[in-house]
Amino acid sequence: MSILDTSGSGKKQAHSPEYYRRRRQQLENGIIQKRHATSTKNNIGKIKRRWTRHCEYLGEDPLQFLVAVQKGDVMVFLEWILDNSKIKKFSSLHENWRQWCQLYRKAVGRSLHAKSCQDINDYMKEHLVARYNLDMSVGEKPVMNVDDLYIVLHHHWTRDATPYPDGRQIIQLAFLLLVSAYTASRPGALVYVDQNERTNIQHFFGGADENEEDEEDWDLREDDLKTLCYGQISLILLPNPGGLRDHLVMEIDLKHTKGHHTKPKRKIFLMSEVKQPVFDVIVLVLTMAILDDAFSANIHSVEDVFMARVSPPRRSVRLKFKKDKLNVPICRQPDSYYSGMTTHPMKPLRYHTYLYYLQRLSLSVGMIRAMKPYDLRRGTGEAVDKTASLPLLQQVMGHVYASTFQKYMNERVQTHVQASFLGIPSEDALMNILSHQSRYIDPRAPSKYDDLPESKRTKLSNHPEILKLQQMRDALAQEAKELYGSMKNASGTKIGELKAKADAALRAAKKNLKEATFTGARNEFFDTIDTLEINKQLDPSLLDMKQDTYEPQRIVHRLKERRRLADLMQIPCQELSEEDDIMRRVVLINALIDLGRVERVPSENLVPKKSAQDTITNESQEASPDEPTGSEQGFSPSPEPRDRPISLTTRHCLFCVFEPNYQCYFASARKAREHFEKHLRNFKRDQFISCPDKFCGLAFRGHRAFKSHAEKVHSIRYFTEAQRIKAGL
DNA sequence: AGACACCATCACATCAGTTT
DNA sequence: AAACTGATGTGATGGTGTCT
Repeated sequence: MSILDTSGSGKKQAHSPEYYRRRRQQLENGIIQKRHATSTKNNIGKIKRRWTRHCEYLGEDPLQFLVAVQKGDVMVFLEWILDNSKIKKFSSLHENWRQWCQLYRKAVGRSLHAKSCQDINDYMKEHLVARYNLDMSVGEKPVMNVDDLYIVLHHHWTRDATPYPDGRQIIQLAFLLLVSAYTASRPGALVYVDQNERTNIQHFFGGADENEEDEEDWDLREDDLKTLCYGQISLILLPNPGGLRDHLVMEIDLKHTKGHHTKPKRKIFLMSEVKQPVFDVIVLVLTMAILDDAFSANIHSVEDVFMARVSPPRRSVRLKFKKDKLNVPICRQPDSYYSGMTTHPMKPLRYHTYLYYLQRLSLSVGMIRAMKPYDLRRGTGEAVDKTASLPLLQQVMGHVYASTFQKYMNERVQTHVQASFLGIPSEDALMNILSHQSRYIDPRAPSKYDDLPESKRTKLSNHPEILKLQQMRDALAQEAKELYGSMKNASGTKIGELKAKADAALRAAKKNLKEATFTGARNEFFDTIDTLEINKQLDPSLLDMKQDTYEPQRIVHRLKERRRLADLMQIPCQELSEEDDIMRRVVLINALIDLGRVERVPSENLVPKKSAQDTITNESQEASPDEPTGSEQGFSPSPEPRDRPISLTTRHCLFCVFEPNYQCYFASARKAREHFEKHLRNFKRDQFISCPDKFCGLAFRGHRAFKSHAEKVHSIRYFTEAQRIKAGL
């Protein structure tokens, strides 16, 4: 920075004495408004809506009523909330009250009188709790420790059969799990929490409005996505003289922590390579960076990375990312941006999607409750608590008061009190097992509805309520057909709407019932399994029989990339020689890169369902499981030069055929057409569309011309005679 | 065989509301 | 200041019956 800069960039300007006098006046009368975070604004907006509804009900003007509010009014409001909501916990009521206070302060400009607050608090605690039977308990606080995380990750890589939109999502999920464990961060620091970032509440009551105008500049800045982006991580090489390659470490700079714009506080975490492949984040980061082509140096493969060395006089070398990648989120959202669901090049992964994957995964692991991102945070906190000093723990957790951490503690007392009293060594190992999630894990528990036995599932389809709703819907559909010819014509009419409503009701009822049977079965499993096991062992008639030990069902992934990784991730982490270690890493990362390039992960669940005779054909299946039977029909998008334009069946997509790794073959020509037209939607009416077949090398103006080319040259006949005539082909 | 309308289901997305 | 939950909605996909 030069000296000149200091004068140039500052926005200081001279004001007249008049200005300061006016300003003083303003400040005297106004109130200092807190700059709330977006999520707080949203919260205040919600309470405002409630207040308005309440006032409407009473026939009062919301703002005037708020300004002139008496403590009795607030009490009545709180009661009204309880009458008109599903609140069960005291904490929720309390939160409503706190948020109402924020609203009051914002609109009226001062806080409610302390005495009134006290009274209202008492009223809630003494009265409302009893009357509405509010739950005062605090929920349990599950904690994930290393062993738990290991089980989850191991399952994720080797045994998980849940579908993902593309390969990258699999990598991202593992990355997120590891980073949350290694940084104890809240999920909001890593993924995009929609509601925390976007606010659609324009104004609050009263004079606070004019204060809001300066917000645009920090709310709408596109380049500052509140997610973990490449700019926040740095990969650094540190010299390792005498070794075959240098040390590779990573720093993660977490910016988006709770309250980060009221008191910004950066936290930088160091991560290094580890021996167990499952626990290595750096491997995953390298993979994603290579996939995104993010290095500004000419690094395009793992081998390139491992070849780079620190040479004197440098003491470290940073593997910098390209400028335009710095604001690209590392974990991104699947989206139908191009065709089918694939990871979007820019959109950050949404919290909800992350949570969804996490729940699916943890249920299929066999955990008793689906894990939540906070479980990992608590687990890391606990681990840090054991090894580091209190100030450090506070820094890691981002707590202002050390006491906050107590709220995170598991209800199980984390020390062997009995041992201390008796003066004997504490049974740490036992304690450890007891207080963590893995103790409950049972992979045999049903992980989704389809795992339930047939008998349970058939009950659903002839459940009286479902039948009733079904009849209602069918009757309406019938009526609509008679009146309007078809359902399509009936849409928008009263009957049509009624039918849609009946449809929705049926769907909801079905879903609820499914959910209930599933959780019921799952709970029952975990309730009875202990006793069942013991009884089985004690049963004399079974004693001589060979104890049927649990054989995990072998999972053979259909996707060869997934199969390969399943093997690689399981390689035991013995002491490898340095060369072997490098080799292993290179192989692993390359396998990960291949997985990340897969654009469509086939559903693993379809395989066993196909037929009962699968057992016979199993061997042949295993030999080539990645060739869905008969789907390729001898067609392959060969890279060799052709002597004529490509000719496709009616079930291929002309665009996708040229995409590497994309093997789509549609169930019917109509589906192919729908898909094909989705590509076309990316082009404007008469934009030039160039033919994906390089052989043609032609571009066509407009959809029509392109379609006609596709039909004539590539023999694609997605369109029916009628459609063709209509389109003039 | 294939064109078509209709329907069910999957795999999420969205948003208001509840809890920590 | 967030994290999490639950109800409801939706587009893509695949199946079925009917007509031609």
